[in-house]
Amino acid sequence: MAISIKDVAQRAGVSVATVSRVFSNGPVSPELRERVEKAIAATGYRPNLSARRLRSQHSQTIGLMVADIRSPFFTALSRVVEDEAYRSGMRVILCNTDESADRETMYLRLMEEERVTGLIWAPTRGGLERLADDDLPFPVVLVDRGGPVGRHDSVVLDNHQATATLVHHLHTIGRSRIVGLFGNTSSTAIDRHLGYLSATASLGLSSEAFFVAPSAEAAEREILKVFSRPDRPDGVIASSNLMLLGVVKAMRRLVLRTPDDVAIAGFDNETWSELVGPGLTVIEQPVGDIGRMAMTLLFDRLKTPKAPARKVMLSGRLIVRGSTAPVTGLVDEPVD
Amino acid sequence: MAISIKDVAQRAGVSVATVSRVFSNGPVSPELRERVEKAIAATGYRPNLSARRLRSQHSQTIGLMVADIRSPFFTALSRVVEDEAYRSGMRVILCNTDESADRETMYLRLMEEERVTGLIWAPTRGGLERLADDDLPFPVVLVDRGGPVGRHDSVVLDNHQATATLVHHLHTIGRSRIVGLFGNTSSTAIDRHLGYLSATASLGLSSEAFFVAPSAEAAEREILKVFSRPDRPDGVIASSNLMLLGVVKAMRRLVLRTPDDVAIAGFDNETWSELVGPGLTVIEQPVGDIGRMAMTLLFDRLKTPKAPARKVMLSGRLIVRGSTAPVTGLVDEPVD
DNA sequence: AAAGCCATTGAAAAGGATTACATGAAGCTT
DNA sequence: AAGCTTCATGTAATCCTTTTCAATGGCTTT
Repeated sequence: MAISIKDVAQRAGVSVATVSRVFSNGPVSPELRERVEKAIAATGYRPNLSARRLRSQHSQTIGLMVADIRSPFFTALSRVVEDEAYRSGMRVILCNTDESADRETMYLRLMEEERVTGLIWAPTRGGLERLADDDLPFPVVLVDRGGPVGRHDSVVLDNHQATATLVHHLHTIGRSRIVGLFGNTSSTAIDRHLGYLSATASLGLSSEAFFVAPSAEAAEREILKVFSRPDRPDGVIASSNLMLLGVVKAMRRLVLRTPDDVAIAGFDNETWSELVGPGLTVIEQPVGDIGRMAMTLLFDRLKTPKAPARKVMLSGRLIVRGSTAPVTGLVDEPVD
Repeated sequence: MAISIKDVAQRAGVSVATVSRVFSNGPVSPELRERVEKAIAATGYRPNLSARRLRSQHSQTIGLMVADIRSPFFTALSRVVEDEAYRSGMRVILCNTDESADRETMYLRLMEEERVTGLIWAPTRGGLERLADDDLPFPVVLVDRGGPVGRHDSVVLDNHQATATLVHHLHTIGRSRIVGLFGNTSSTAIDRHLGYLSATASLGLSSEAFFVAPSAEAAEREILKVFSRPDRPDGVIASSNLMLLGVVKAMRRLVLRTPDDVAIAGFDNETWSELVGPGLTVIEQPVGDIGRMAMTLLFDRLKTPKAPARKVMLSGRLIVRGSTAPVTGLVDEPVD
């Protein structure tokens, strides 16, 4: 049987309460404290966190539910959240929903059983709807996918603005037939679609949007289909990192040149973004800030459960690279 | 106060023991079982996992310690491990050590406090050494970084073989001055270095190895330095994904063409590997198999604690892409 | 019909910590 | 010097389950 607080107490010649107080920095005389610490070292005692959680009614655990940890944005997010959590002595339970509402339900139940202190969640659209009705016994902070300001705090990119920025940028370099490719599972895609629509409209450009599963393969297939038609687009905006890669692949298959034939741009900056093709133009999300803000919102919420819900929008940063470089030599340059 | 098993028992008119038995599929008459299930549904009762763990002395939790979840190999590994764990009703605690021995120590202590069932660990070299002495109260399976067959099970790529494959491949396309770039924290790098040495030696090639921090930046700096000398190499092997990206960046900075001037190759296949430059030649690790095998070893170990340690080596797959294409037109083609 | 057996069920202990409350000693006030 | 406060410490209750053990009642067996 493992060493318990009792063994330490016995060895140090004190009560278990005193040992406990040593751990929680309670009032203990220096002399006893030292004896206890010696006993801890000698026995190699480790407090049992399950027992501590049970008694103190504090799980010191937060849940993190995302679609897939392998998606670069979520990878980075999880790292930030874990760092912040450990810094405050908390644990993280990570769940991959694979965009499935069933798995979301299953994991929500798990969160309840773990008695998590709070949940940071990038919900599917279905999950978001359910959240409006169901009452969860812990605070929830939505990330990446927010919806309108509801009962829950959220922190998201200003997707509308960011997508509009991309459209304007493509317009600036002379593109007029810009199509948009969006995921079909998240609310993020909806926001980006709206930004795309309003920007193309305000510029008097035609618009055409496609919704597919948020994967490189689906994106590639869709783009191949779109480009098999006459009257090809001269610009593509993809609403996620993986989809952008699918677009690049499709361009290769079609032997189209970037940016000469088609300019492409998308979301999320990665180490390799500058190395793919001529470099990918992307909106960089402040993922560090997003993660830290989510934790801040969560901790604030724990302090003031009744405060009104907050929705924090952070702006992305446009990083221009070769995939949207102005085409030179082929067309007449404007003279200023 | 949350609903406990007592409330359910009271509502169903049974004892708490019976409710507990319903959850564990113990012997309960169909009639009572139904009454209990109704009460559970009515109250929205969720078992308290801390209490369950405390009493049953089963944490149903495994630890996963890696250098950084953002490193693509570890991202993929964590996903596999989590999937496997959840399928067996277990939880995963993820820790990022950032290659720091201090953090490893800290997290090992955490693992003990959590009373983890087992640990899957990609240790630093320092951690590996300590592991040889210290006794941990739970089984450990080493992944990615194994060392010699010691007291612990491990599952690793056949790094020696894999690196030799890369050297032979570069030799096949006519490269003779191949340098190797290796990380300076992991045992993996050592194994790869050895494979590199023995392959170059057996081919009668010169060899030159560099050890740097396992990041894109460090790799880029080192390569810039190496290539500032006269008598440039015509081939580079990088021992990780991130370092390979650093090499590509360096080539861009130096305006060297790949593969014409320098052929480059490395480890780990990602979605974007084929899209960087002319496509990156890499050794693909069977990360799914590695993760599943680690779980299998762990579960086996729990069943038979005394069985001798096993070291499983899996072989990588060479994926040839443009970064090591034979150069045509510049040199005379051999005639067959 | 008595004895033995099996399947259900409940009462109570146990798991390892935290914490409310009681206690006792020391220091302070007046 | 009596009484009051303060501080360190110990005792015991408590958190919520699982699990052991005993009890019950219905059957079968002889």
